[in-house]
Amino acid sequence: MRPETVRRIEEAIGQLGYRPSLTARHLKTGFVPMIGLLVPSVANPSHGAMARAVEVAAEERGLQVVLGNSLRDPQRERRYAAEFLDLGIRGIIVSSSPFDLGHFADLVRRGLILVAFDLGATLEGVDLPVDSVSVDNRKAGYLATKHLIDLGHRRIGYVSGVTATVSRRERHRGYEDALREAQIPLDPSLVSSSPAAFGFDDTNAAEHGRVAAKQLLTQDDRPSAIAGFNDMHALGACAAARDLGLVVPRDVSIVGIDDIILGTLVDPPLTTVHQPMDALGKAAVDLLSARFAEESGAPRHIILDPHLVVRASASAPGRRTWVASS
Amino acid sequence: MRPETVRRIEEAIGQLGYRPSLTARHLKTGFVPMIGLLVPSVANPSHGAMARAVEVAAEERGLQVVLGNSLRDPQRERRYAAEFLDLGIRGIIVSSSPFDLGHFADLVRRGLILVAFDLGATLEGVDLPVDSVSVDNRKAGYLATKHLIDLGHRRIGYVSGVTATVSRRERHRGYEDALREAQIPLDPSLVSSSPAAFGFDDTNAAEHGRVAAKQLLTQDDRPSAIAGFNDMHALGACAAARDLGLVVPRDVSIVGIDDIILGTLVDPPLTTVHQPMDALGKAAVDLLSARFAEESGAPRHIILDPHLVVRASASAPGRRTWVASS
DNA sequence: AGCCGTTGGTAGAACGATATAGTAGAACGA
DNA sequence: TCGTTCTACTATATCGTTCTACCAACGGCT
Repeated sequence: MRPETVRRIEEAIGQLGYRPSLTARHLKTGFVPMIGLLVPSVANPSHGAMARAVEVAAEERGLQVVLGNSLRDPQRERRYAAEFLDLGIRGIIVSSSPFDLGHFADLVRRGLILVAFDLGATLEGVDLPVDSVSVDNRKAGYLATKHLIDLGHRRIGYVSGVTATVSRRERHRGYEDALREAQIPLDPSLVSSSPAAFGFDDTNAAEHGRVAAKQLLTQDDRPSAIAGFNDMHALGACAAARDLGLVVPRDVSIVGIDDIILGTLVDPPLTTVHQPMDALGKAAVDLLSARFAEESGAPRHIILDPHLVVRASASAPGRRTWVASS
Repeated sequence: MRPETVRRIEEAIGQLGYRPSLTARHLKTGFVPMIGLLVPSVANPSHGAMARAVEVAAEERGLQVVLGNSLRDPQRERRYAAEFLDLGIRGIIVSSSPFDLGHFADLVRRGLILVAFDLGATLEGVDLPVDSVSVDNRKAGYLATKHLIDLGHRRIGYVSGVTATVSRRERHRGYEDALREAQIPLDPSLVSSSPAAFGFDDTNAAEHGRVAAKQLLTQDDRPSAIAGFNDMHALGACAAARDLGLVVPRDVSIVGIDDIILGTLVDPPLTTVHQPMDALGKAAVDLLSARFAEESGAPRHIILDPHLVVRASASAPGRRTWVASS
């Protein structure tokens, strides 16, 4: 068009206050500029940070983010995904990290595009064509544990929630890798997860860590250090230590994984393994966008590197001077 | 219809895998089962909790929640609201609590329904027809401060961020009310907010509190207690105390407002004023739904009561034994 | 004069639902 | 038998776009 014509049109748009109806546009084109985001619970700070990262990346691409709290319940997850699909939302990011993505199978067949957040490469075997984005969870678990070993710890506990997630398994494997490498025998009594009765709602992840850590710290030969499945669990472990009159890191060293903002605020500041959340969020949205542009292609898995962030919750083990009461 | 016919129809639905296109439905009916949620940043745990509460309430009503992080920037806020409106989303919940809602004016005229979260009754004067939901912020500030006074404190500081929000003003007024009631003179040097250069991104609220509290705690006649604008600020204040070698609550008592989960995890557990977040979220969604049903009616303002939650971050003032270094 | 490309403008079908109207047959009571 | 109501079904317009096709006007070219 001639520049002059463009100007005239824009003038008319301005005068009439015309705004195109996206709804009508969607009906015609089939494309909706929204993506779904399924997290266990945004009330959990680490998922909040994740939601924020995804939103930043989505905004850059002109996509709105529709939020769903799955509470790690496959039924809820499926229902949300189905509703998203009904709304015309074709791409969703799922961060609940379950082993089995089967509950999405028929939706994927109906055109749903899935990007798993935090699922790692372990999806390879599954026959669902699902892209994924993740930090190298095994390495994260390894780095956390290795740090404790390097500080001189030998009895190192591991706390997590109950939920059977890929990331949990991978991080735990990293923990075992590090112990094996240092030729420290694996001791099942040092690995504790919160009781199943606790439920799977991630809103209370820290409470899970607290309960699990308490169990570890009250046994006879208690560990001198604890690696947490994530920062919330580690923070819970710190709370458990306090509950028992133990001082961190003097009596117990604790490391987390994720590097949430909170870790810098608590006392002592939490030593942790950094997860590049912004980059992960961006990668997830990028994968989705790529699928919007062209459907086909083998599943892609983006795995980013974690790195250790040393703060003050872990130090060399002190001499055992007394045993925690209760 | 006859039951038999219903069955036949449902069978056909099942066989064909028919799902009604909500997009098409919207085009015809004009109604979209989604609401917008604008928070400063979900990465901030208190907004995360709020988003979760809203989502729970929305889910009950079959509404999806579309998320926007405003970063307290009116421009961003407006842009999000406009985009929501283009998507057909008519109702949004805004929780940035600015004094001036003017940037939404034309959108409201175009049909946008606004519910202000955390704005209190102070909206009454404004000519925008906006419902609101809020805890009684003045009372919250009062309760926090009153608790410190009851414990015996006389020099009580107040820390907050820079942003000029209604809730900030109200809580600060509550702080002043309590002091006046106890006939303690107001001392401006005891009120500190983070420097404006810090930006308004609530993601770092705790850091704001830390900076502001540090300023308070390093002055000559430092306060024996600090009330935080919210829990994140209070947590930041705790961190500042630690930075200076002060022990909470022995050397400084600290109370927050909000009652976020985190408050129970830190050491010492945070004494705070509870904000009934679930009820607030539900009230906000209820107001929106009511407007969907019938447009008209004077603005309604729902104000819920806060209450004190005593934990361990505040105690009677000890004797001043030493002065913080640096 | 006839042909071409550029530009502006018009017209109609389609997307998938809702809304309204209308038809036809069955069932019912008077 | 007639009129009424219930039920099942059909038909058409509409929401506000996008897409495709087509037409008209204009200048420059052969």
